[in-house]
Amino acid sequence: MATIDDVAKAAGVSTSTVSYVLSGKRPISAPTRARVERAIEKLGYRPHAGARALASSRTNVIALMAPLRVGVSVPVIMQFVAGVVTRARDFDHDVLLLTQDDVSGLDRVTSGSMVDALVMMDIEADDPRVPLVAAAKQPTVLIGLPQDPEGLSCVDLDFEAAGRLAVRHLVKAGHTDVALIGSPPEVLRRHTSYAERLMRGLRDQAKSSGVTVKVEACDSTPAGASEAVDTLLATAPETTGIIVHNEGALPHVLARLAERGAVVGTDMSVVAVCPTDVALSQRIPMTSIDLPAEDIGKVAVDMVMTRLEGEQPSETRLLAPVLTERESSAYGPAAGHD
Amino acid sequence: MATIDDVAKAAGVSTSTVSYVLSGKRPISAPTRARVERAIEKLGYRPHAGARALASSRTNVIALMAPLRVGVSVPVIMQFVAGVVTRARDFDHDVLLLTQDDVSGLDRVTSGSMVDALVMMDIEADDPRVPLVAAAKQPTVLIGLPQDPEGLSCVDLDFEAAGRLAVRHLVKAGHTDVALIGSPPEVLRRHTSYAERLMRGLRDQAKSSGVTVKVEACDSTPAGASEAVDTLLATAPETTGIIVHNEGALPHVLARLAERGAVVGTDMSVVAVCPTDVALSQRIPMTSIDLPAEDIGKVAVDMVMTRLEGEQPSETRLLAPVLTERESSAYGPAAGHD
DNA sequence: TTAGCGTGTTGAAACGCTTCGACGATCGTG
DNA sequence: CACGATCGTCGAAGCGTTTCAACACGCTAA
Repeated sequence: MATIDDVAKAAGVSTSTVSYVLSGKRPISAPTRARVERAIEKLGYRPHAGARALASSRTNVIALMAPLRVGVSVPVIMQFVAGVVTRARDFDHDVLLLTQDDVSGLDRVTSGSMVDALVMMDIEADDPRVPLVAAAKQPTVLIGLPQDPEGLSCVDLDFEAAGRLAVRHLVKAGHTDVALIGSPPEVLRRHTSYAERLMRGLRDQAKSSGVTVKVEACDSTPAGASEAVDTLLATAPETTGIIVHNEGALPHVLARLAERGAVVGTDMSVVAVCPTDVALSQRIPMTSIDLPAEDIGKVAVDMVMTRLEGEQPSETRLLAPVLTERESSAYGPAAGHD
Repeated sequence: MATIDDVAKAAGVSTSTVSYVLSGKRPISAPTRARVERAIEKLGYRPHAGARALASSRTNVIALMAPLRVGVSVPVIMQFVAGVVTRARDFDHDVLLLTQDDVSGLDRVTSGSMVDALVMMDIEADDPRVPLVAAAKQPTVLIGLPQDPEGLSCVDLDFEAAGRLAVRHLVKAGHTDVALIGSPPEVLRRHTSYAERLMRGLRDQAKSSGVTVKVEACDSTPAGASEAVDTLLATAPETTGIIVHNEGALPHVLARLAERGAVVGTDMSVVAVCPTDVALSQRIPMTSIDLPAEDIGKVAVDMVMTRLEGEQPSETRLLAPVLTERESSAYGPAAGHD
């Protein structure tokens, strides 16, 4: 492999000049720059990442900690990851992938100066990783909200607003008894905050709109979905509007409703909280509040990059939810069917 | 951050001694080792990854190129990735994630000495990346098979054997007219070899077993699945055994069959080729040939690590398919219903 | 007694880059 | 015309490791 010295020699300049051509940190005359660039081209020169990291204490790599296992819906994770990776490339950075459970990995990449910054997904209310990254010298952005975001930067969908929005949509359509089919019990037990935030918004809006709201946890399996539907319709048979916030269960919820003879979009309005592509790949196109996972990933990278240049105060960004009406929701019992 | 010199000073030894304690490449007496280890502990010392890479030309990072976009089924990708990342950790390596379309990324991480080795997923028959990695100095393992695997190491499920196995299973159960509902047309157009290999096995076995086999491409959408089922049953109404190799479409295929009044597991036998968890999360537990994505990822890492120590000849490993009988397949028309 | 060996440790030379301070040349300004 | 800026370039000092050659020491074998 050619080194920077080889390039310098070939171009008839000093090493530092080559470096400055590459980094643009000092002015270089056009002819010199041209000679250097030609030499780089000819030799196929690439700076050695390690040497660069050593000299500059910048690796141009960011760490992304993602839950590669069960729990959160897989397509959502992939979209986050895709967003992070592509946006990182826009900033000339690569992405080192860590698994959620590899807590020691945080220290490894952090203290070992392997990365310039961190993005962590799927933050729980009382996440053990939060104190670790707070102590690290690298800037960090969390996707999701911990209990106490003090001093940390976070980004997420505004689930509370999403909850309100979903209820308002159903209320406006004339529904007076709505329900949530939500996350699996184990997610709730972990106090993953998005579930709780959605519920808070839901209940707030239900209260102020004067409608009832029933909440069912739901395993992401056919059996779990059936059970949730059955329990719901047994204990709250007057329900005509359902919000589903559980992608894995969504198809099975719809299947179960169909089995029970409820026509979604007519007898029963269903609003999903999920990525748009998931909403569109159900048996009928779902009215949904988009979970813009890829965007969130991109915003996370933007935030982390901002913090990489110059000190920025920590901030929390909650993306406004957008509801798109499709065929799964319709006018309810109390509405004028115009 | 403490450096190796700080540690050496604190332990009263030379720098090199600390290095040898860390690497174990030279014998160190027990007392010295203990002193050094205590100093490391006390100072919270971590070697600087860049410095290490520079001096040793080893980064302890491998690159993983994954299709973060559409096409291949998302859960499968995640499982590959999880397998690669966890196994890499067993070898004390981290994983740098590249997207499939970032072809220039190959050169970047390769020539820039960012990684020790490469794993690439979702290889197409005539993949533009293959010549690039063949030229790289880092060992590479491909997940999937290119047209000409000469000199490259590959690992994949033995899809040809899987095709044969699926047909044999159906034939043994008495079916004489079987069909494949396969990958989306665009996957076939890209000549992703697994689709073609499966079909080859299918046809071979059908021929030697004397049964007919009809093949339908299928989009991974509700509409695509319905269309595939309808076309199939219109052009080959005698079909009683279906092999589905398209996870995205699988639930919709089952739904469409149900709509048409075909009872899967009784009127119609269905064998899926997909990860076990997908097979289990359908409306009924599917007889399936497992796609052991996580295992394949692990094997890929094993192979790449073997090549990292000492020159190994290139090799191709095809994992034997395993069929698990569940409730979606049953005895067909020609069988003795015992 | 001495040559030779293995063990444990050291010093110093890389590894390939960035960046600081310095310096000559060119420029505008009073 | 002299002065200080500004511009373009250079040399050299790091950055934090690994690893090689060398050496001191205590043994064993001849």
